[in-house]
Amino acid sequence: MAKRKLPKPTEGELAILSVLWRRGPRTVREVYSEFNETRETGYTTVLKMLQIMAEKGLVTRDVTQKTHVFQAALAQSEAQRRYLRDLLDRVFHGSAHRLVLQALATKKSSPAELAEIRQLLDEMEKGGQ
Amino acid sequence: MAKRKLPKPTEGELAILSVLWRRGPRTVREVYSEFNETRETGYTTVLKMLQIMAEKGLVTRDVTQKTHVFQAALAQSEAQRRYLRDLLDRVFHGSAHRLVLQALATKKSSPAELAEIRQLLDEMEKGGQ
DNA sequence: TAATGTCAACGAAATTATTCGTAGGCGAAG
DNA sequence: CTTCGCCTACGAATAATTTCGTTGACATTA
Repeated sequence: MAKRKLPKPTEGELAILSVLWRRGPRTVREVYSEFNETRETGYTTVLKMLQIMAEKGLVTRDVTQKTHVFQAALAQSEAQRRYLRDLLDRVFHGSAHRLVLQALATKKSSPAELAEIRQLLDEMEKGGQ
Repeated sequence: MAKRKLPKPTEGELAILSVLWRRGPRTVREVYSEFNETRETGYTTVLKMLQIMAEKGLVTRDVTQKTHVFQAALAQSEAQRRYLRDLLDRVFHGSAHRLVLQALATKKSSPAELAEIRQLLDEMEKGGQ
């Protein structure tokens, strides 16, 4: 049973996935509460989105209880890979370097994080050609 | 005359902006040719999009000639800032550090670019705080 | 048992985005 | 002048996405 490629989530779907990534498996109501703090949406709207996402395979649902529990099927890391690639191509014209600079400027990182990045740079300069 | 905030471009609009950013001011036909290499779209579709984008203020048009010339009104750098912010919040859960690692892994940078990044790191560690 | 509350399903409406057919203007070529 | 080609404008069709009203199931409680 090969895992077929999941479709690209729409904006709304991504917002829901974001909740599931942050919080882990959640019921519709739980997602709704979280979601609602940002957007103004009804309960059934969220439910419907989750239903559609389940059809698409973006989430899985546990139906053993009366109250279903949804879980992200698209891994956050996979989404990160895809969206980054996308952003790179579409907005940064392929310049990873520019993107990195922008990212670093956007949000201060901790010294530890900076160190980790520096280390990755070292590895890339050494091994990477 | 304050410059009001430009709306977020749709996917299609972004694709068109991308052409204008890369190539500079262009006529409809020119945008169309470029655009068409990737997507399958008709000439009038591109024209219509440019018209809508002009209404929204995403592009400006020079009408002095019969053949109008369009130009991006949303600067690429501004778009980069916004979309990066967006990606950070929505997919990377605010972790710039993680995003940077992913970006570096996605596409090899030249030694010069790596050096530039390294320099920025230095500045951030020194002055930052 | 009846009233109340929560839930999933479903279908349709509303909204937003994309696509393109058609028409009229204008200039160059014949 | 007529035809042809390229241009913009416009309006409407189509498609994709988001929203939610309503219904019936089930359980809890009065």
